[in-house]
Amino acid sequence: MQYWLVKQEPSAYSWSDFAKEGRTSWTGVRNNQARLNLIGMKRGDHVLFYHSVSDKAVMGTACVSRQAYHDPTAGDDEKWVCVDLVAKKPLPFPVTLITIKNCSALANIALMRNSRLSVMPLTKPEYDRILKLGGL
DNA sequence: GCCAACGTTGGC
DNA sequence: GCCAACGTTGGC
Repeated sequence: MQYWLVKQEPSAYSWSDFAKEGRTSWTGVRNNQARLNLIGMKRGDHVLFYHSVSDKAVMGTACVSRQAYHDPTAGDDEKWVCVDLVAKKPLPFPVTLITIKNCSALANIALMRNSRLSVMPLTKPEYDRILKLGGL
């Protein structure tokens, strides 16, 4: 079982959009490091959903329902992949970037080191810590 | 193969 | 709105 964090601008696709639909295909990733992380995702892995830009907070949890397959939005370019995600629970208290920065146990997550990466792995302790900070 | 120029992302 | 960080492109 692995743990991940995915990032999206809420103006493009928000947690509330995701929660309403219940599931989504995580398409449009066009960065190689993020692509490799998508390929590493297995069905049932735990995922956190982060709002970049305006909210800058982890909003809720999800899980992987289908592992990496060809991203249909990439046309004939076979390189790019997507996964399917199912929405789970909203965090009672969204965990802001400031909170994450102030937590020494989360100092090494990729969000801190490379703010532009849109799909990143977490360790189980990091994942658990964010859930706890979020009130789950 | 190097690197300057450019475009994009995202925090502030 | 600005700018730092990063990735990509293209001239040489």
